[in-house]
Amino acid sequence: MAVPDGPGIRELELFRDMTDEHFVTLMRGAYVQNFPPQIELITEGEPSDFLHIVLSGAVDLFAGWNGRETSMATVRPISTFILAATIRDAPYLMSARTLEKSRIALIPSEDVRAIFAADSAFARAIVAELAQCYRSVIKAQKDIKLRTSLERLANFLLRQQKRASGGAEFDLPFEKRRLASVLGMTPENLSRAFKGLQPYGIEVDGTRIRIRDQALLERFAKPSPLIDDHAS
Amino acid sequence: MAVPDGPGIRELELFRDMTDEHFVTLMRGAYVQNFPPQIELITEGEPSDFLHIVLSGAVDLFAGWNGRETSMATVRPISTFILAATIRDAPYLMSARTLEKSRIALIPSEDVRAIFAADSAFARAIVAELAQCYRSVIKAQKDIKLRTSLERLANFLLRQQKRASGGAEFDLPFEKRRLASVLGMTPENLSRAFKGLQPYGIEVDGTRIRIRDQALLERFAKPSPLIDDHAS
DNA sequence: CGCTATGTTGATCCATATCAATAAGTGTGG
DNA sequence: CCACACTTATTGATATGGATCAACATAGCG
Repeated sequence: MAVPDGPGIRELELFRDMTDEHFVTLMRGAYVQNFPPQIELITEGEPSDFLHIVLSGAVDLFAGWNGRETSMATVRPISTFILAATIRDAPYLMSARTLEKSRIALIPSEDVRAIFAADSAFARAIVAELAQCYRSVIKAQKDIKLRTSLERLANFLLRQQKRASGGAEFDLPFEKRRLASVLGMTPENLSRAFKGLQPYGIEVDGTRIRIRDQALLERFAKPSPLIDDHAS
Repeated sequence: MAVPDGPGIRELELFRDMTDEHFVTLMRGAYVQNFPPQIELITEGEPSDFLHIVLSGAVDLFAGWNGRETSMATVRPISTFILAATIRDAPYLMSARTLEKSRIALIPSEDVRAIFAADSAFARAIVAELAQCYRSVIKAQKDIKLRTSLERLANFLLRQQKRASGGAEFDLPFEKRRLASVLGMTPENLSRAFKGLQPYGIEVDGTRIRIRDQALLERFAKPSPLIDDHAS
C-alpha cells in the first residue's frame, strides 16, 4: 500500500533479508507520517503499539522520574527505535519526541511480532540490531560511570568530529541544552565544561566547534574503542 | 559428551525450543568448569570465544577505564552472559569475575553463531533474551541518571526485599564494597547512605537489613515499574 | 590468635547542581 | 523591518552531594 518509503526501508539491515511476501505484509499495515518538531511520539509506560522508524529528521529518546528528566539517546535516519519493547510486547521504557521536522514510519507491533515468528531471516536481523543496541547502552553506561563530565564532553567531541568527517571544525548536532542532558549534566555545567576544555585546544562559537590540537585533546580524553566506537 | 548439566541448561528459555540435534551439537563443544572466587573469567576487549552460562555461584560483570573500575551487573544462576558479544562476534565490553565458587558452562561462540543461523527457534529465543538484557541496562541507566545515591540505595533495598520473598528482614546479596560500585558510589558513601536511610526506618546489622516501615521507605524511594521491575 | 580485607567514621576537598542575573539569539506580529 | 516576547546560553555566587584521605574498628580467615 501507500508507503512511499517502502524501498528505503527495505534496504535497512533489519528488513533486507526477509522474504518479499513478509515485507509486503509488514508494509501493508504500516504508515508514514510527518511530524513537526517537539511532538511527543510515545510516552514511557504505554504499551508498545508500533515499531517506529525514523526516515528523516531526528528523535530524542528520554525518560523521567519524580519530576526529573534526562535524554537517553538520539535516533537519526535511518533507524528504528523501541524495538525491544515491541519484541517483548512490554511497555515503553522511554518517551520519544521529534527534535526537528521528522518523517516517521509506524509498523504495528503485532505485525512485527507475527512476522518475527514466521521469518527467520527477519528474526536473525532483529538479533543483530538488538545486540547492537545493547552494546550501545553498555557503552553509555560505562561512559557515565567511569568518566567525569569534562571527560565525557571531550570524548563526545571526538566522536562527533569523527562522525562529521573528521575535520578540525564541525557543528554540534543539537542544542547545548540537550547535549547537557545527554551527557548527564546541567546546561550551566556544560558551559563551564567547554571553558574547561579550552586549555586542551577547544574553541566554541555557537554550535561551531574547533579542535586546535587533536593530539592534546586525545591525550586528555583517552578515547577507548570499548566505550566510544560507534560501530561493532 | 560430558556436560553433566546438559539437562539443566536444556531447560533454560534460551535452549528450550531448539531441536535436539542442534542442542547436542552445541553441547558437544561445550564444557563445564568449577572456579574459585575472584577468578577473572574474561577481560574486556578480548574476542568473544565462549558464551558463558552461570550454573551456580555468582559472577560480577565490571568495566574499567583509565585506572577506574565499576561494577555493571551481577549474574546469578541460571543465566548467560556476554551473549551480545558472542552474537556480534565482537570484543567483550565488560570483564567478568567469579564472586563465589562458581560452576560455569562454556560454549564456543562459533558454535553458538552457527546454530543461531541454522535454528530459528534458537534465534528467536536469543532475541527474547537480548531484548530483556537491553531493557535491563536501560533501567540501570535511568536509575543512575535520574536518582541520587540515596534514592538508588532505597530502591535497591526494595528490589532486594522483593527478591528475598518480601519480608521485613533480608540479607544483602553481596559485599557492601561491591554494592557501592553497583550503585555507582564509594564504600564510604554507602555507609553514610545507610545512615541517611535511618530516618526512613532502615536498620542495618552487617549484611542484615531490616525495613521498619515499608510505607515510609516506599514514599521516599518512589519505586517505578519502569526502572525497578526486574521482569518484563 | 594475629593478619588482612572490609566496613565505619570524621575531616576536607572537589565536582556538580542550584539559584540568580544578564546576554544573546530566535521567532512573531504589528 | 523592527520591537517585543520568549527561549537558550553564559556567568557569577553559593550550596550540596559525593569523593578522597586518614584513622580506626571489625570480621573473616589461615
